[in-house]
Amino acid sequence: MTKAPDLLVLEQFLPFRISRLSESISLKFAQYYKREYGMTRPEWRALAALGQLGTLTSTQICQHSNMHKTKVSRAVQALSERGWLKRKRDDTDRRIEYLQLTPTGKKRYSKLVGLALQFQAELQSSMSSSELSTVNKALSILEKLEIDAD
Amino acid sequence: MTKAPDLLVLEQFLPFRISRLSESISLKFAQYYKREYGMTRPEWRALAALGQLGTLTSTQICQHSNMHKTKVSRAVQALSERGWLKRKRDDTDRRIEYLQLTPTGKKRYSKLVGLALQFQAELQSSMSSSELSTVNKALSILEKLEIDAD
DNA sequence: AATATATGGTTACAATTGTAACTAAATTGG
DNA sequence: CCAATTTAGTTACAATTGTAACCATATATT
Repeated sequence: MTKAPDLLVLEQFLPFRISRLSESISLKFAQYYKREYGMTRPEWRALAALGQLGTLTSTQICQHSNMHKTKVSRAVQALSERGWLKRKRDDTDRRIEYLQLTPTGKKRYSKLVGLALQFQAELQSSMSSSELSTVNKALSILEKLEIDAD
Repeated sequence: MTKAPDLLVLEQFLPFRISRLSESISLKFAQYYKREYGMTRPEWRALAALGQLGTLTSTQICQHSNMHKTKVSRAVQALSERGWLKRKRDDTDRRIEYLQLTPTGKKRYSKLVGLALQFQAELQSSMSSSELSTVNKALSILEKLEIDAD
């Protein structure tokens, strides 16, 4: 009569550990752009993707950031209303819309990049360089798992 | 005239990487308990904390799981309505309520622990043992950072 | 002891989110 | 060429969430 293990030590359970970490880190960083610009997280993520990658469609932002398409749709709308991005229809396939930051959007982006790098520097200042390298290695390993929501 | 870096590579930005990972892992695992019991994430987390640690107050669940107190309050209420936990007031300090799983709650917990361990095993099966050790080391490093929402 | 402050927990309300249904355009298959 | 299916993106609606206000009780200050 074998007894199944009936206890889960949360402190050792990967999904728990990651989501607890993610929530505290994201919440902390959100204070930066929220205080500065009253932006939401999806808005910041869309801005960051466009700032880094140039021209993207909403679908591409979804894939890149792992965000639900309605979230992206709303974020893009908000950024567009602020005048931070402009939309441009594809001439051949008129379902597709290319998104691109405006000069104003680029300015905001640069400002926020400053905050982001500052935040990251603060995080890293509490780690030795070998710790940092372990962290980066681990993230790469986990990213390779390619977890899909089916 | 120094030029500030005005680009952020998201793929190298810690908060982005962690939250993208966390969201896909949590979403994937959520399918397990959602399909099985129609539970929400806060409910699963509260159940898991009580199953592992025995008797806890709502505040302790908040601290342990890094969840907002209204989330916990609602999750506890839902679990209580299902008859999975019972509440007991402290005799000395009547603000405090001790929460504990009922026999039914414990049964559900055991079932879910099985699913959790299976899920974790699936995740780990794609990693070598040295990769796994790197991941665990990294999580410990990040957990030591003690990020608080101020 | 009386008032002020703090703590555990709940709740009302507004904002954010996800699901599903939708529009519009493009592609496929007969 | 036309109906059926797929894809990009939006939107209505319901569920989930966070903020702030709130009870009730306990502790601290005078």
